[in-house]
Amino acid sequence: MKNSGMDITTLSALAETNRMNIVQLLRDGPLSVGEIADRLGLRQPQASKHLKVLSDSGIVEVRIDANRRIYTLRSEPFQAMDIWLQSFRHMTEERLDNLDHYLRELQNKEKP
Amino acid sequence: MKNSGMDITTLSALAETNRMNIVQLLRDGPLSVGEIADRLGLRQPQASKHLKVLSDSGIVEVRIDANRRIYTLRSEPFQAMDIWLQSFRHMTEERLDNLDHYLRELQNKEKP
DNA sequence: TTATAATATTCCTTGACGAGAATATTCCTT
DNA sequence: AAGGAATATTCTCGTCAAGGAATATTATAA
Repeated sequence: MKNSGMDITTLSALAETNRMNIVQLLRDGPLSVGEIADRLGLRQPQASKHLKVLSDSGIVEVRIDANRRIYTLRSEPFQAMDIWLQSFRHMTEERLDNLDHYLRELQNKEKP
Repeated sequence: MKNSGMDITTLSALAETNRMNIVQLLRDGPLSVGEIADRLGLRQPQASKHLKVLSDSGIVEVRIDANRRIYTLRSEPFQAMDIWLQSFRHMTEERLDNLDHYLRELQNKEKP
């Protein structure tokens, strides 16, 4: 359900409090649905639903262990986010490329 | 509208195609509303609305230049995402901590 | 095989969000 | 001051996602 490169579904999956909490929880290791629901004060159906969203977006993978389903974080989406973020790193260099912006705005003003 | 630390509003602001496109556009430098709308094939009102969302979440800041409003990417949210992502880096080390998981699952099985 | 634990799924209702169209606002220009 | 350009705001409508409650599914254990 995921190739490489940042997908918007990754972001929208994480852009919900409960799912974000689940992800933070799973940082420390795999957990079953029941454990997740317990620790986050969720009802089991809601936990399952959120886990499905996370699973569909490739953030999480499931392993069947008897009655339980053990959910684990996948690393790929986070690596993809990381790579994507690299294209924004130059911003930290606080405008050493001011010339570019200056020229750009000149163009805008000359447009009409 | 933003302190430090990853905020979920950052993610939900980015989790929309048009806003993501705007952000990608602004990577190359500040732009006015009209420019953004033109290049992305958006109508001006929609562009303004999306820019408001981005602005409210602190992803973007605005500078008034005569009739125009020039929107610029802010670096803080991306730095925050970056820091947040660091807590997931250990995943890349593909399970050298398997012992931890093993013990954890043992505990789960002994629970009932 | 039946009862039970763990999890998934469905149905329903409600609230949020995005697009479209129209209008309001602000500022420049003449 | 008036007209026009650039941008923001409002309203409505349709869609979609989330929570709640009930139920279905699957697998274990007795």
